[in-house]
Amino acid sequence: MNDDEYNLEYFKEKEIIRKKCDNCGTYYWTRDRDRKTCGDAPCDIYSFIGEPIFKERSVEQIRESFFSFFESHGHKRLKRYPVVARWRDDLYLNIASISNFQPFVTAGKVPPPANPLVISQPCIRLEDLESIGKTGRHLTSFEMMGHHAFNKRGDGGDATGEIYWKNDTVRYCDEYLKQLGVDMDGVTYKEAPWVGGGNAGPSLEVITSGLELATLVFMDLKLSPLGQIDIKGQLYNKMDTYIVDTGYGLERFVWASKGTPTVYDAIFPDMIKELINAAGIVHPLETHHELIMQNARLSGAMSRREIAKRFGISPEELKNILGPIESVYAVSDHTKCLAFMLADGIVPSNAKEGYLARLVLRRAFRMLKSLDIAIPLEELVLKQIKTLRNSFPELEESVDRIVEIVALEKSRYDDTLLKGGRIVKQLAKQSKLKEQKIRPDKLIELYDTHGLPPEFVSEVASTQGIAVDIPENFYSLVASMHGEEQKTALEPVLDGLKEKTESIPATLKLYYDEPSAFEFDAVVLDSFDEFVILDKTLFFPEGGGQPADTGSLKLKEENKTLKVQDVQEVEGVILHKIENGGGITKGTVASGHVDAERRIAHTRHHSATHIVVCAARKVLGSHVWQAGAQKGEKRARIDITHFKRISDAERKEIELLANRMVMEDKEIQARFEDREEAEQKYTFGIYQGGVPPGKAIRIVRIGEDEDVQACAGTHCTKTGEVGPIRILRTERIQDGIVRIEYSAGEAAVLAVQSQEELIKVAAATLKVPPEKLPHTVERFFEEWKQLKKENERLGGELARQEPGRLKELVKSSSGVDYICESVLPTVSAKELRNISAHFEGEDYPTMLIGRSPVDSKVHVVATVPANLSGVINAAELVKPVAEMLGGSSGGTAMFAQGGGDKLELVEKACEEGSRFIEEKLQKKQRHI
RNA sequence: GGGCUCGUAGAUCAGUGGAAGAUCGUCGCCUUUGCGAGGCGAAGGCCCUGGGUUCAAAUCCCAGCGAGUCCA
Repeated sequence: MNDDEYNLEYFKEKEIIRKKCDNCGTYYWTRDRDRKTCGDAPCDIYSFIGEPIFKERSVEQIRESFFSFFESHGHKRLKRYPVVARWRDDLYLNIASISNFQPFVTAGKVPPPANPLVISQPCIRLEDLESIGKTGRHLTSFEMMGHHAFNKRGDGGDATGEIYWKNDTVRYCDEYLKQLGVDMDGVTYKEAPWVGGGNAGPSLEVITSGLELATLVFMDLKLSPLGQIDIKGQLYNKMDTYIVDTGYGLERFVWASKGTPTVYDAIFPDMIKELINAAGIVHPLETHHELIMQNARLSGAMSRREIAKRFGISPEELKNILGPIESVYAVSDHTKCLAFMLADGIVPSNAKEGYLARLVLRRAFRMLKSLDIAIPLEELVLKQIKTLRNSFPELEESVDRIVEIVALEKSRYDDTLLKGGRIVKQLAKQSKLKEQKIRPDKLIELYDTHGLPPEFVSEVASTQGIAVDIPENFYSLVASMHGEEQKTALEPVLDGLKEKTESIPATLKLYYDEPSAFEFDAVVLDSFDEFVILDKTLFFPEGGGQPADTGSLKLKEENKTLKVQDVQEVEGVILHKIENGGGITKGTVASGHVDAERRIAHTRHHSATHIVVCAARKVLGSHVWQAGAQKGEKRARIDITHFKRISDAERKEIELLANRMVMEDKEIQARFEDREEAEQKYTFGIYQGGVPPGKAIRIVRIGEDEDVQACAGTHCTKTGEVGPIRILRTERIQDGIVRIEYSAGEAAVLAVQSQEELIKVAAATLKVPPEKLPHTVERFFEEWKQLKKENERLGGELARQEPGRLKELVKSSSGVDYICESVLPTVSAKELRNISAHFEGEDYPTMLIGRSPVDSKVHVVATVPANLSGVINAAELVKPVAEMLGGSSGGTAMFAQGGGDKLELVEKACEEGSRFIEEKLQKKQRHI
């Protein structure tokens, strides 16, 4: 990146000069001519610990001072966005204030809600989860205060659309810091090119006393394969927009104003006090004051090992002193993070953002346990909400749900550990037998498939007297194991069509204005591959889970009818896919005919989807969020976030509420509204089905705004048109997400009828009226079990009698008795074995052959007593017999079985068996 | 979205292609003044469901249902 990017007028004006850090070699700007280092850790230590940079202020005071400073400089104050980035498909959590405006605002496709603006955005970052509590500065949830200006280049690439850019941004920063009372001679501006989320630009890190307080990013580049500017091996190009993206760390300002050893001490003093009391420990600040203060100053600059060395103690000792308080810090942090996550509607799960919530929950459970604190986690989360409620009153709305979710997660985690404990004990026993340790690969397996952290395995194993070596790099080993999985991102076919459709004007969408029309006339604008593009159309393209319309296009002049198979939309242009190719002359007049039945079914199911989601939210709670949907002609389904399975009672309630909404015949209004206004008026809840691009978005409202969603699908005009709604089934497709399948309209009637049919057929078979079905089926099942047992008992009886008959048929050869017979009349393999079992005590060999009663198979079982081992091998005896019968066999020298399917050869097989036995016996006699 | 693991007696689990088991719990008898405990014995299984392979499947393969877990 060009050095010139940082050569600001403002720096010149204030005599701020550029220097190179003696330690790390990066360039920075400073007022202090004698300065040697850039000011950032590890080049400088945290000198503000114990010596605050400015007058003590609370979180609320800093936030308000920031807001009012920028308001007085023409910025509009914005409310926070949710911490779940529902409007993004590339992020689960909101990681920065600029995330709120990506991708559409930053790309210039949607105007910003205000310009310039100021916001304090709660963010969540879990990348450094392991460091939380240890480094003293990492937080999972923090507020990023930012002022943003969205600048647009004029047509000539000039600055006509500029709000402000680098100079004013740095000036604001300087003035704000000065106003707080920061010594400006100690402030450095470090040059640090910024890259992230497909964008890049020069950036300045604002640092004082070793602490980075803010980052001023000048975002003016976007990732592009043919770009001119190379940053870290990636190519970038200038954007049409250039954006001031600043991030001021609210918690860091508070920390700097208090000079406490850690940021946690600065922002969670009450929580820390409560946890320390509950754990029955003392804050090491009281017992090891100097060590704690020094450690805090140095922790940004050196490793723990080095710090321990400096104090002349072992790393273990340092760990013992710091360990408990670090857990206290982490719990303080995690509870706040959870308060935001859960209040903003994340449902813990084993996938997606829900998994991230579970990760934090389980870490918190673990640490509470290690501290021996009995306070339920949900109470601590509620405590956080109480301290946050002045700034974020909305957090209080969902406390009931939060309590339920956290308690439920706790019991699930306990179950996992209980089960895990048993697995580890079992494993430890086995390892003990083999005199082995539990190997690292086994540890990884336990973590990966059973969620057992290595510390837990070690703890349990040690109770069994088994040592466990935990590799230092355990989690990176786990990560590297998963690293091998490769994602093959499939390029959507439609992307290739973008170039071809670019020059074509957007198709006029008739289906919104004329929802009940199915015939139209249009002109062919273009046709290539298998596609036809018209100037206007009634054909609805696939989108939002609603399948494309089908139908036909009639070309009047050529007297030809084309079948429309599929309809897709590419950036406003609608492509009709035609059976057997396109190649239609431009300008041809065509009359379209949409398959009305199919469309009406889709429309009903689409409106039904909104109704069902609305009903589900009423029954299950406000956290219910649509996680996917698919509509069809016969049925539709939605996946929603919920932390439990839907019970039968809940399913019935949802069905009832949905049908009530139908019967009340509410109006369904659909119209395009301004995006910003819609977001403000209806909240982000409108993005259940995804986030559409563009300034104007289509809003679908049911009744008195009972349900409001951004939706591009076709809808009925009144809920009554949807017809009956029938929930067919509910299914838990993964933890935290349940699927509801339902039919609407005629399809619902048909579904009910076919369900009725099932019952009728079943009832008819049993010759009982349908209402007796449950009772009768249960009776039949019981009887069937009894009969099965009876049958087995009788089989045993036979097995007791048949041997008596067989013993009459004993033959003798070379002075040894043997039996080789077929069993009467038919017998199952199991019964044959039972009969055979009666000869186990005898001192002569047997071979029994039986016809199976069910299939046309023959079974053979042979036994050989111990006194003849070495003479006759049962397995060898059965083998030729089974082969003769067209099958094969197996078994041990004393007991073998086999079979085949040549029923007619049973007698011959008996002879073959006898011959084999006699031969062996004769051979034995010769040896004697 | 992807990976891995698991579904066997009321509970917890063994059983990797040839005869469904263990432990706890339940019930009965014995021992004991009684309780606890012990001894002897018994009941209790659609081996998750449906296909397939095989002479033979709890076991192997495929699909489904249910549960757990890790990662993006």
